[in-house]
Amino acid sequence: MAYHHGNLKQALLERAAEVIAKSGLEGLSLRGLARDLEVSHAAPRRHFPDRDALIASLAKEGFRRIVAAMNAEAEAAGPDPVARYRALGRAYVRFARTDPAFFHALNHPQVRRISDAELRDVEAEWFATLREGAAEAQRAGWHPEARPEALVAFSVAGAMGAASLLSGESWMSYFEDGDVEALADDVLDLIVDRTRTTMLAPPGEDVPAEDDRRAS
Amino acid sequence: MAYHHGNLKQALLERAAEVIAKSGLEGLSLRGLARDLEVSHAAPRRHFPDRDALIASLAKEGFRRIVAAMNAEAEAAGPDPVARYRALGRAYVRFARTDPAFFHALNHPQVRRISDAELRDVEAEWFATLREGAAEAQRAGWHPEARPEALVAFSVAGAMGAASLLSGESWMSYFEDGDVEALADDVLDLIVDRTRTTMLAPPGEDVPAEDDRRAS
DNA sequence: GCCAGATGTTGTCATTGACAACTCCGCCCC
DNA sequence: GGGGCGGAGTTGTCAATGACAACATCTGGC
Repeated sequence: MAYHHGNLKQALLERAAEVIAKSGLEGLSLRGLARDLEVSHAAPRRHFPDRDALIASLAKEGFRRIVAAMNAEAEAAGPDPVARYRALGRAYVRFARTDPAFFHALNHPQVRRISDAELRDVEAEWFATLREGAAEAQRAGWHPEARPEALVAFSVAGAMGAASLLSGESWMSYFEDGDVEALADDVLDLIVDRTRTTMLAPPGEDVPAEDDRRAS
Repeated sequence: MAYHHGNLKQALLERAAEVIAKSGLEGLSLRGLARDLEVSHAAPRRHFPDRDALIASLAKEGFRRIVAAMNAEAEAAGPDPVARYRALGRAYVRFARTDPAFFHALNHPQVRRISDAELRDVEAEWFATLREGAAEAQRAGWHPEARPEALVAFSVAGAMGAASLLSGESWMSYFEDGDVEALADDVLDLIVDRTRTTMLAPPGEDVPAEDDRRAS
């Protein structure tokens, strides 16, 4: 038990997440992790061939959690496609605000450059989730005039932009308003813009009850 | 002239921009630059105390160019505040698409972390430009119902998101559409959304001619 | 012409990622 | 139950890098 750590791989990933939260991706070094976990400097290599592999592993985990959170929030939002679509964005922004450093690490240029098939798969899954949400919202009457591709691009851009802007301190200092939560909600409202649906939802966030769907 | 390079500082900045365009910010090393310019490895230090200082210098230049481009495009857009506002976004996205690597470097976490007073000043100037544009557009009737702060956040998020998404290959591969230019325009249309102005502009992108300004 | 400061150079150090060779440990299989 | 095999960790090393110090060289102003 002195020689074998026992669960080094998991420990590395966990410690890496801590380091990123404190010092960002640039502060992450394999040797630093090894020191923190009191193993030799080359021990991490047994589990990750190089630094990028560790980062990719972390990023995959992150994207999976994001997609899961988005789907869960959409599920909780009920049947209205526009409400579900908005929930996707809300979950994304919430994730970014919960762990800003980790979120920024996921969108770090160095991560975007890693050529890891699995990583790109989960990324694609994230994109597809948003794309689906936008498509269904449109089918439900949201922005009927827009080109679907443009609507997807708008959605992704809005989500990424809002999440980047509203997470972390660097941009938030430009806003006097201390209530980031409310700001995030208002930004999402501007993105989703319920007035742009042909069939207007009832005022407020209310959505027809399940039983009424067939009747409409 | 063998000993003194003559214009090393400028040469470093120019070469650095090239390296970034080819290999990204992570590929930028002081020693690499020194090699490229055939000076000794410590020569750059005479002009930039450390790597961050060089990057900050480059970033300041970049932000200044962005702000200039945005202002120029707004000026060219004529008197209509909403058209001017849209022009700000268009210029920003165009800049990002013209030199993706450089643009991404400007928003690189490592740059956002540099504590350089001047750098933060130009950043603030960029933000203020967009804020002003949004405020004037709102005064002209765009999204009259929205909280100004929320509208600013929406604008910044939209601009950053659209620029990030539409520049570089990494995200564009998700779109079948080959015409990025058109996609960018459509996204900007969704952001600006002229139907959300109380006083609707004439159909199309037309704007009253300069001479008509006093008459209106 | 000379000297002071700006500009470059050489030398060095600590840190890091990557790799190789070696060691230790547990577990499977006979 | 013991041999060996493979996974897990270790030490050692190398090249690249940023940062720094001490030294060399040029250049412009007096």
